[in-house]
Amino acid sequence: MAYWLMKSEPDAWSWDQQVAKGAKGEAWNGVRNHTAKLNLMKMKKGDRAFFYHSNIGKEIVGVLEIIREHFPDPTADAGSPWVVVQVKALEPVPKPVTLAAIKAEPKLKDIALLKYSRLSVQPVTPDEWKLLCKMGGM
DNA sequence: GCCAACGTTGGC
DNA sequence: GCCAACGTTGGC
Repeated sequence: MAYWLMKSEPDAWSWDQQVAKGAKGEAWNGVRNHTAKLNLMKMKKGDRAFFYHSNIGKEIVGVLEIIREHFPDPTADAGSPWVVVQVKALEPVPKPVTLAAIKAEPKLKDIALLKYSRLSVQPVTPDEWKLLCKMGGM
């Protein structure tokens, strides 16, 4: 199983909205960056991803499961290369992990979130995942 | 193919 | 609201 982190501004799409979608989940649409798209295409059914609130909050608030692998983004023009995956909310993070906490943790100095701060879909290593879960009270 | 201009993201 | 990082566009 692989691990990921997906960013959304809560004004545009929040964790609460994701939770409201229940087990059917929702397509993660709007990715318009090729590096992020490649990550979406690497995702397998059953993979897990952190839901990160960018801009407002700046913290990891929940865990998603990938329930359908990539397919064309219905919000993009026909024939465009953009894809989505279907994700469902798995569980909230009891103690949201803030960007400040991530920056303060030496073991996380190489995390993609800090290195490629503008990338909206990024990989998380198993070690990083384990540590972030611990920091989140899971 | 280079690079300046410009738009967007996201932290502060 | 500002600004750094970075991707994209378009002129040459």
